[in-house]
Amino acid sequence: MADKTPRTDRGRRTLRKLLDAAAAEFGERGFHDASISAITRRAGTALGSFYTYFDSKDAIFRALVADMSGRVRDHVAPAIEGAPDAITREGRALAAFLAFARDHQEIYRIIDEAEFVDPASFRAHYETTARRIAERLASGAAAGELRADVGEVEAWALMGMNVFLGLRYGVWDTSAPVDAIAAAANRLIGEGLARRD
Amino acid sequence: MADKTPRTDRGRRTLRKLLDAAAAEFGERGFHDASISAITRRAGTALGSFYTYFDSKDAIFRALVADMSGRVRDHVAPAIEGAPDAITREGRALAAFLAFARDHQEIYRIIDEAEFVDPASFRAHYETTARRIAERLASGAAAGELRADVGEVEAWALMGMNVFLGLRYGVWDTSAPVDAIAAAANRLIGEGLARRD
Amino acid sequence: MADKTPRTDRGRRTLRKLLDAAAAEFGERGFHDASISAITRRAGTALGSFYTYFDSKDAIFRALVADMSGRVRDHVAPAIEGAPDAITREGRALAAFLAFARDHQEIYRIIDEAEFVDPASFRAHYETTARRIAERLASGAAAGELRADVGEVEAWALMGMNVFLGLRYGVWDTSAPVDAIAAAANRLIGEGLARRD
Amino acid sequence: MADKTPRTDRGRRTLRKLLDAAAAEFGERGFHDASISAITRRAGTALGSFYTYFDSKDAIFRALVADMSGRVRDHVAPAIEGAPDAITREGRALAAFLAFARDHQEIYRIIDEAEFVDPASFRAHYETTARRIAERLASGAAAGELRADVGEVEAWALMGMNVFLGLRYGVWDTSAPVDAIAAAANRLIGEGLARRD
DNA sequence: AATGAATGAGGGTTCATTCAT
DNA sequence: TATGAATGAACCCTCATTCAT
Repeated sequence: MADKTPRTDRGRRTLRKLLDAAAAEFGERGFHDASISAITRRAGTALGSFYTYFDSKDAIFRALVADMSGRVRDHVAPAIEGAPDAITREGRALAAFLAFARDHQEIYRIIDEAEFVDPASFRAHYETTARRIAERLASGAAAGELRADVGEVEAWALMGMNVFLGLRYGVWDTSAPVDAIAAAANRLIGEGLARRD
Repeated sequence: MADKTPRTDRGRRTLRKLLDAAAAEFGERGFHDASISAITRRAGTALGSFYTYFDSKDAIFRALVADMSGRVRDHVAPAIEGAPDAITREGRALAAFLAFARDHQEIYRIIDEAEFVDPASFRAHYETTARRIAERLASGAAAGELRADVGEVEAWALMGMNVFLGLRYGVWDTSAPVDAIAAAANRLIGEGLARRD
Repeated sequence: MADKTPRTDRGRRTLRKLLDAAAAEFGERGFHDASISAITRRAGTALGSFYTYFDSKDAIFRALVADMSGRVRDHVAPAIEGAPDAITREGRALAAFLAFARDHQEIYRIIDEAEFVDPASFRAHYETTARRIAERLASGAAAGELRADVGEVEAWALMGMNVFLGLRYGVWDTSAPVDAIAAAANRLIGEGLARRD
Repeated sequence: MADKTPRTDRGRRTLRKLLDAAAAEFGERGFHDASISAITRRAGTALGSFYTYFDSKDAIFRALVADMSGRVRDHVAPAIEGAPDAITREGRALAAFLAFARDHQEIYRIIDEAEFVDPASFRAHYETTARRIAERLASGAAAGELRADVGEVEAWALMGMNVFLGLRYGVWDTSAPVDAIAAAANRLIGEGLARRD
């Protein structure tokens, strides 16, 4: 319908304030317990102003999921540039993700809740992430560093590892050093768990 | 608080009907869109009967998470009995879990939503599951089949793999054969992704 | 409809337990916050048994108002027998009522709430009480102890005094000695408040 | 807690409509049988608008008790200004109160029901009123018109008289002329009931 | 008579969204 | 654009009463 893109600077500022307030509110309370009026209260704007920038509660949540998804990517990407090999690259990806989760604990509540609020965003986030991992693995295989048969299954497996290690050591308990976690995961990815004589 | 345990057979039957109806309703609609009246409609009881057995919508959800958690365990346990070695055992656990997820797709919506509805249940479910995996790994290490340093990190990593493979291949797309997935995961767990000679 | 009078001794005991439990429950919680199930729980009977003895929640409340009304009367009546004169008689009536209120604080919550639950009982209670007072005053006038023109207005005025002094000094604050209150009231009734030379 | 004070004129008008509607509804039906939706229907506002101005059904009731209490005071105060002496002053207070009760019969249902809905308001109303009467009596004593020992007991006694005469002759039966009632009460207050040769 | 499960109407409250200024 | 009042659908929960055993 209406074009919600702000035309003025003041508008852009208001939009930004709303997004930040929403991230905090959804992160603290979850989607259903969060209220538009609490978001505008945090943002310091009038309730009605919300609808100048978003069509609905769902719409701002969707925008937030995309935003968060992009921020993880933007945080991980530089961390894995120039990794010496494919295995090390995945270890660095995990370490970067863990660090991000520690700084933005709301990411879990927001992305996980998308499963219920906006399943399409949820699925898109994980399918995109998995594709990115699969591409890295493929290029590792092409470089002869990984087995030639690595594919989608391995990508999803790695993603699952990352997500759960992020929850366990990035959100629930942040006392363990990130590097120790990453090193253990790295060895699992690289050589597996079986004992080698 | 109040003792909601049925004293008669009729009561026990009603309680069971309510739990089954709730599993279906929460699975299809999610916690917030599910309504007590829809649950009792499915169960074929009066609205008020719900409160004879549960104190609140939250209470039945909590009961359901515990129930689901127990059912996964009960389904996986026999499948891994008598596995020839620790690596195979984990492959079979994954295969059994995938099969369970295909038959009970509501498990994801219910357990995942616990993160928001009842965080304590959510955390309890995953911590219990991780502990179980860690114990299996430890016994594999004791048997000399696994590296001696496997521990909590590896358990959470395996759990994450299982959960995401279950989502991808057990719920979202069930066309791939379970065994192929399990085999790939098995190789990852056993020997890692690095190319060997 | 059904005859609710108990035929057996066991029945009579149950009925008594229900009435006592109801007095306590209505007194503590008020009519609307009291629940039948709480009454039966106090009485130690099953919920369903309530309806063996009373047709409804209103019915037991009505029974209780009548009971209370009768108990006040039965407590006051002997106290005023043989009073030397009409003024003293009213003073003793007040003192007896105050003492009763101190021992049965629930009387206010029960009789006052009848104004809302069962206006007919409420009105009946006060009209009966006023008539009783009016008769005492009339006999005092006939005996030449009181002015000849005392009538209904004076009876209602005395009743109002008693009720409010009972609330103030019988329920809300029981530290003042009953006799002092009664003496002050007595003097007001007897000779008024105006200063006499 | 939350600031429910209207910021606009439109808001102030809505608030007033709600209060008036609530007075009528509570007066006719009593607190428990009154419903918020009936109040908003009377007020001609949407159901939700109620919660723009009041936090709960209890809150508007509490507001109403304070309002009523203030209106009685504001109606009686001018009527007793310039009374020639303390006894006459009390007679006029009663007459003014009787007249007010005839015009605002809902006052009894509202204030009496506060005993159950909001005991603090109930007690506050009567303690305030009694204090006001006690002060008038004290000033009458200081002026040498009343006995020097009049105090709290007499104030509560007079208040009880007024309340019950107001109920009997202001609400239940309005056929008797106000002045006749007041005159009789006046004589009781002034000189008591004992016969004077 | 006693028991306790079953029934369902009813109402308070929330809050996303719309509207008037 | 901004403001904040207005709207009303939706739903959880209570509990008096009935019923089957």
